[in-house]
Amino acid sequence: MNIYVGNLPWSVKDDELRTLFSEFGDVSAANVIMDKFSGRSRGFGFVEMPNTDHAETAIKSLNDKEMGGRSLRVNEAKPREERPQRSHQKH
DNA sequence: GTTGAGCGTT
Repeated sequence: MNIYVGNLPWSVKDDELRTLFSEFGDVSAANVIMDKFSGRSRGFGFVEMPNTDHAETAIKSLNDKEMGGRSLRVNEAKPREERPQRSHQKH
């Protein structure tokens, strides 16, 4: 299950997200989206959990949770398959 | 030494 996590502090890392969600279940992947141009954290990320039940539990538990003085925004993420995935673009 | 609404790179 893909989970969208927003309103994160700039100090958050991928490993921190994984640790946060791993408390409620198994985390197969955790990614904090960072700006490709500056390399800084965008303040939001994505967490993938194989167990939907644990995922929803983590969402309901971590959603609106205070972190670094801010409330986290946690919800089911939209599929990334919407974008045209290209194997390797020829020059 | 920065910023603040949001859905991403395989």
